[in-house]
Amino acid sequence: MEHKLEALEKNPIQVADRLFQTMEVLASSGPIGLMDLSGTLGLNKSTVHRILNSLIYMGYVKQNPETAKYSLTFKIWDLANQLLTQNDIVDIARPHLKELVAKCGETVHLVQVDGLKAVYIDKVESYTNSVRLVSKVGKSIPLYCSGVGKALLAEMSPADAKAIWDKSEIQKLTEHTITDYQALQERLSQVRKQGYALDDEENELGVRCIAACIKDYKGKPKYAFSISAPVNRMSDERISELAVAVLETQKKLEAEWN
Amino acid sequence: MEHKLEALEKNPIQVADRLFQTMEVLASSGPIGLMDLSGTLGLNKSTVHRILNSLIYMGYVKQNPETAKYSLTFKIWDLANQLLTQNDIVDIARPHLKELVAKCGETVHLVQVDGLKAVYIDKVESYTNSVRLVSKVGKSIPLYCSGVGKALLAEMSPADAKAIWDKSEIQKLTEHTITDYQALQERLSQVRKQGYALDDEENELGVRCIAACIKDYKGKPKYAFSISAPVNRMSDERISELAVAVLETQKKLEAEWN
DNA sequence: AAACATAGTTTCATAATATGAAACACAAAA
DNA sequence: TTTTGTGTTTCATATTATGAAACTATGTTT
Repeated sequence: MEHKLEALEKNPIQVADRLFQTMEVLASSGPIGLMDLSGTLGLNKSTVHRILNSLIYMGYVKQNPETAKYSLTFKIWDLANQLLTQNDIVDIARPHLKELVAKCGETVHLVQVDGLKAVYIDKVESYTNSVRLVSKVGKSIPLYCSGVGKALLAEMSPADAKAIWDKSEIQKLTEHTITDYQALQERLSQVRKQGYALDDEENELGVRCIAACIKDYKGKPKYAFSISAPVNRMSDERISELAVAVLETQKKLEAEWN
Repeated sequence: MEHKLEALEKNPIQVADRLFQTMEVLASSGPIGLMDLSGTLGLNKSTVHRILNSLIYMGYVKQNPETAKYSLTFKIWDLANQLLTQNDIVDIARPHLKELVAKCGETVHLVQVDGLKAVYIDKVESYTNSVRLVSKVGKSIPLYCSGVGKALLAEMSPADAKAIWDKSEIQKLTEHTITDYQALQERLSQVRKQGYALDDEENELGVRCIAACIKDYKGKPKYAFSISAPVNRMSDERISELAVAVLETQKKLEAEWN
């Protein structure tokens, strides 16, 4: 069994591209007319019309009977949600993450490894504080420059971690972002020693995180969670305090999940 | 400009059906092999292989290099999330809903009308109580048998409300579900008098809700929000208390949104 | 080791499908 | 009225997707 290595140079199904491009445009534009769509897609209006009817037929698009404009329905959410419910970690982790939020009053995230990134699969927000962190279930964050990412990288085999680093587009997102592999490795060994990882405004200025990963029964890092808060609430002392709670939660999660 | 009224009897693009069916199977099955997929879809394996490669090309599917199994990536979430960020109500409502949760300690939902249903577009959970309500952003609930639904129906034109009732598949979900149009109308006029709607275990046994709708500047009901809780925490007295907070929140939201 | 079985992958002649120019229908604007 | 700008429908044609069959790699049985 040999599995393809090189990427395809063109989509083997032309309409597929057109279908999804149409959905993507609809997602970002909101209700839009046929001509506009045809223009932005660079396709003949008949073609777009047919594509839209196909999407309507399947329930992913609707047309406003008054304005004749087209827009997406909420059906993609079914797909998206199913993707999450597949994995039972969300349900298992929930109560523990809530407990963590209740204890520390800060927002907690749960992520899953997905290639070079960590995808947010759950989020428990504290409603007692008013600072809004821009994060959403389904969004992703690079592994090399996030707390959860480093928690995960630290527990991977050195080869895997190196491979991810090499494939990642290393960008200096803030002045604190690590852009040197040597430096990262030092941090990772520190993470292994401490059991938790930190994000010191490496991804976004003004935000510090403390994170820990969740390994499966084989010892492979699969998920991670973090507490994020603005720097003014994240002094080094506070981090030492939170670290205790984080390690406790990690222990419980790994025990219950496996 | 005449807009199509009758539904198409078949998909004008055959592959479209196949593409999305493939995604739906992948969503519910999790990682799956080519032969299994080919079997469940009833398609030739070459065809499925091509479809999968197309989806991989676009980034919606990935193949595990070790097991050769196919599964969805998290890319559909980009589409799904964009659908929400289009509408600024979520961001506007957030702080007010959080305040409401902080005040009453129960889970609060925000919904949007979508045809015959109300779709959850946001949710603020209370982490102090441990009862889990099964609801998720992106899921939907029929208008005729939910608190938010009745809050919305009450503010629609009688014709619109009737049309939705007629098109809905009325089912007795619990012993309290309203299945008679006359009865619904009486409830709706009560809702209009009080300014808020109730769901008295009409959708799910053991759960009561109090809800109010948010109208746009034209007076059209667009969104609604609700407080849900198990019956034992939702006595009639408690509801009277919560009603005050709900009406207050409604007022603020309508003022800020328009 | 050899033969077999079972996965995924690739090829290619052919049938089936998507394409888009053009005609059409309707509404609003000139 | 005429014109302009929508969305809709049609249809000959080129293009595209199709799936049977051949192929390859891996694991299993003889």
